[in-house]
Amino acid sequence: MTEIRLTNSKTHRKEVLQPLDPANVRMYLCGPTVYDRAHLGNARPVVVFDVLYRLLRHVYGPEHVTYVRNFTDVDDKINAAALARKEAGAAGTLEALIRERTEETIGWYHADMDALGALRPTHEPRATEYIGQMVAMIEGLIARGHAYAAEGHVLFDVRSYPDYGALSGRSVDDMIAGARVEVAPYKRDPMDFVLWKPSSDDLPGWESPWGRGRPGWHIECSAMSDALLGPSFDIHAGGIDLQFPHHENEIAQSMCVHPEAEFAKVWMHNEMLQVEGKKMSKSLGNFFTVRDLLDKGVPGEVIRFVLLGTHYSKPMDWTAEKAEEDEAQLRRWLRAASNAKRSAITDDLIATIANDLNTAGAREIVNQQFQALELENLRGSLEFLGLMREGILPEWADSIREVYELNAIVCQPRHREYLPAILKILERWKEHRLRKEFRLADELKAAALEAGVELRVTPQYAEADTTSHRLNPAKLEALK
RNA sequence: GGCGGGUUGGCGGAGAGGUUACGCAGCGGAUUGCAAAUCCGUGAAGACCGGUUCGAUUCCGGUACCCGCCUCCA
Repeated sequence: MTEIRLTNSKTHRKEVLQPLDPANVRMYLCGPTVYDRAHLGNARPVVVFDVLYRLLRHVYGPEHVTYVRNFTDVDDKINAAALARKEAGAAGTLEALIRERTEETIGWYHADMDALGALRPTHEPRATEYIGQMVAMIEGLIARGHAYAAEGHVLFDVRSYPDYGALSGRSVDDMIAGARVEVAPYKRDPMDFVLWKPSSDDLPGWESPWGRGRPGWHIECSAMSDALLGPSFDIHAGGIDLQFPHHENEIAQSMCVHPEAEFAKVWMHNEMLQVEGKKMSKSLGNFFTVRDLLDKGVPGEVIRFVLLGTHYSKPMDWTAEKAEEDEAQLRRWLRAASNAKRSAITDDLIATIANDLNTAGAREIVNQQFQALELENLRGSLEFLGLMREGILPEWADSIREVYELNAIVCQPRHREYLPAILKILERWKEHRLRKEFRLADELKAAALEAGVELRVTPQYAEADTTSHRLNPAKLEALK
């Protein structure tokens, strides 16, 4: 059996994965808070850990892996978004608007992540469907002396859990010295965090032993992983920014409710994504969603390919140049692979991925398969990596070739309607060349390239090719 | 201030204690009116300072710089 080695953030070491139960390998990924479209940074853990999911399914069998990724659909930002819509005159109760908003966002999320080739997890629980379990967990924490109620809130008592801070390498005292903690009169310790908080009448709330209220941020992941994976499971993953406080607090909650369990054996964290060398932020103006990229014409497979180009443990930089380069390379691979009748998965590909998800290294293996024209292996690799589905060439990578006497046009199938326009330009270019008006010919060629059409000659034909460039219909029209 | 990550050739980006990463770009050649594509060939690296070692870009320590987290942002 393939040995999978993963870097465990808990121990800072690469460890051999030894599942608690090989017949049911269990992983949990912190999912989105559903108040808005997923941005590109949200996509990195989804794609990276989708590769892990695929690897586990390959090694242990698809029916022996359980993958849980939650939707956090109770949150102040969701409330704020719904409230803003209500104030803007939207009809319906606030509760209905919230439901509408979260439903809509989950739909977007699925569409966007599907486009990136991410498999749907086994379970996608919504926090609002696990309020009962959260309340029960909080009651358990109070009963065991790890939490206390105060002024309608319930707080976790960090001093009651000696290992608090172990995952992120902090001590409670150090963090208080940093002094960037919310001080509230009802807290016993400034680091104590909220498990339950009261809701006013105009906010979503649930009845509880502490009055009408709603859960704190971290408890939902503890409750849902417990309900769906049990008190001990194999892998818990997420972005490095969640390591503290979110994951630290999850550990505290879960370990204190189930002292006999070990919660997650392996913790995995992906490093952050940057855009053109800078942190992605709305204020810098380099903030964009997955949908923005897709709408701009960057294929989902290409986004995925770029994300897999850097090891998950390193900061990764998204640049437009990288996306273009990778699109050209992936197109060549896909076209070659689409000629394969079958797919085969090679051991060296699996071994490379099994080595702490070395997806960048896997790209080299795929490139070797491409160079050696091992088409079945190439197709198998691309399918395994989620870059191709059943050997089918995606439309963006496809091309048709139309021949008109001595002219040939190569373009994507969806650009068929522009064939007459392209042919006109091609003929004009040929005319210039026959008359040896090379300056005019070169000018036209440059302008055509601007419009996304490349002109060239082959031994048989004068050719126009639009497949390596983004066709710009407006500029094309202007050239006619 | 505390904690964590990074630093490889023009750019992107891996593995391995000693043998070519690879891709893109570049350069030379074939080809072309010029190009493009393709094919053949080719130069180029390991932030800095120490240590371990027969030998380190790879292990250890330190320095510098960059980035992130400590503010319910993956």
